[in-house]
Amino acid sequence: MSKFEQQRQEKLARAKELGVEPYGNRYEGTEPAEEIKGRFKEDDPTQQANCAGRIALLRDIGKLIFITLRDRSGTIQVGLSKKLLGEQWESAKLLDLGDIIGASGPLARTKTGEITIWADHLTLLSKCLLPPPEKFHGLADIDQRYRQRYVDLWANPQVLERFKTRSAIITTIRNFLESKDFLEVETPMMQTIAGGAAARPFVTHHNSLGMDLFLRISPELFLKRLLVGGMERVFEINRNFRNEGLSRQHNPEFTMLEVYQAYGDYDVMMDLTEELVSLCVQKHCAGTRLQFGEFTIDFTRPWRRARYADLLKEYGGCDIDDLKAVRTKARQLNLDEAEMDDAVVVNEVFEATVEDNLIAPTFVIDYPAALCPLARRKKDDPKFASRFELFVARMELANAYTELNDPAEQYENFLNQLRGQEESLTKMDSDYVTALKYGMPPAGGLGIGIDRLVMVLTGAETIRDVVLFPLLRPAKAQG
RNA sequence: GGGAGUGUAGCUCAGUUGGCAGAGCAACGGCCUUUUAAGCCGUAGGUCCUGGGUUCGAGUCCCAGCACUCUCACCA
Repeated sequence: MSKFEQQRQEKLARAKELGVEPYGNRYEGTEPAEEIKGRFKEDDPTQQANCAGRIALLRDIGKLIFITLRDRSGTIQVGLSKKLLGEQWESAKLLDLGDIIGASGPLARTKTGEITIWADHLTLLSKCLLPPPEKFHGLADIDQRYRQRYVDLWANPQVLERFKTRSAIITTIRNFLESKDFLEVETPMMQTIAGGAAARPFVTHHNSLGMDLFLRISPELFLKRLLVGGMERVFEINRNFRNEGLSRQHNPEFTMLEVYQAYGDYDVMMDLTEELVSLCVQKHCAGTRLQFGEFTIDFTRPWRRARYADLLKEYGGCDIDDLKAVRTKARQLNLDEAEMDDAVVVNEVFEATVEDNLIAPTFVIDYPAALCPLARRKKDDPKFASRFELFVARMELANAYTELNDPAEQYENFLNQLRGQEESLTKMDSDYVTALKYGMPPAGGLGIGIDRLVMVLTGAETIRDVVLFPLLRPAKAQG
């Protein structure tokens, strides 16, 4: 036990001797700190208030103690005096930074104008036994911030603020979709075939069934089964898991919104996406121009819609049909193009030349069909699929298409996909093909990466700042 | 996995050319009834990430390892 902890244990023992119960029970009748300040009336000397929270700052000036109490809403000052507290004064002198207390009493301004609860009753609700972070700089060590998010959240108020916004954004999304008659559902996260995306899955094992299972990389194929079943408008907001490297934009588990609308197509989903994200910007951001790192992103509608092939020409300088030119460009970019399929080379060049230029919200539309095994080809130009991705600040924020509902074509696409697979992690999802044979209504489908959306809307440049407990290596064994 | 950077008191950070280990905050003791990162006086607090090496002498230089950050790769 550290010296610091010992000192606080001793204080706790002294408080117990004074009859203080250091770990309190239910504490009722409180109001959020900011609401108390909001309802304060200047000319009413009879006001009372009761607030619970953590001691963020403490100024002991002898026979008076001023405390900055922090709760979920913000802060309020609590004033302690020997005169008002009486018998409790002695135990009040034992309070430390970080303790959780409840304080009630008259509400009044101090000489310097701070609205203050002058406590005539004080309750210790939980003793803080470990040293709190530095009160001005907060907790800065990045590793410790993520490992001990419970400290980060109260030591750095803007962290709590950001996660409150994340929660509010998700509520906005739910309300928006429910208002449009979409039904929220939950589909399996443990799957026998990890389909719906091109990514390596995590493998786990079911003991009594004696079989391996995959954590899902996407809910897509299950949600579309629901379209077959007659759930014409569904959505799911939940975790996907992909076994890949970590980066500023990638956490192995991440939250995805997927939406399916029967009788729609990708144009419908494009409008839906623009409407939904704009609503989030309007409700949760200061304006339509947001700062994100070095970029200022303008969300003013309508957003740019540009064809994949046109962007390739604009930024990559080559014609999508001129494969020689594309491969030449690939070599210029130091891409190892010799072993790649045509479609893959095209996409590598696209990623290397185009994506860094997509700062303002941009719908990239009509992807090469070979890259889209679950999307419907365009009738007038079958080399391309009715698919779009939304890019903001160089990040892929959304992915959507007109769903392929032809079982024969879907079966062919699955076969082609399997052909390229060396690791046989992906299997033919023949049940999904069976489902399509029963008939799936034509539909538009959409996926939005919630973490990335929250990043953009709250100005967080790393996904770890919008995930409460991002994946880390386990800490070394230690208290 | 490759490259670059960081690691010093509970926290935030200095530390010169290789020459006694430092500050602010927090803590402990004292003074203070209107403070706002309260103030003033005093005290205590260190495996300088770990292990080797060079040197009379290493927080500082060299080698190896560990952790974290950034970046590239894997990955839509």
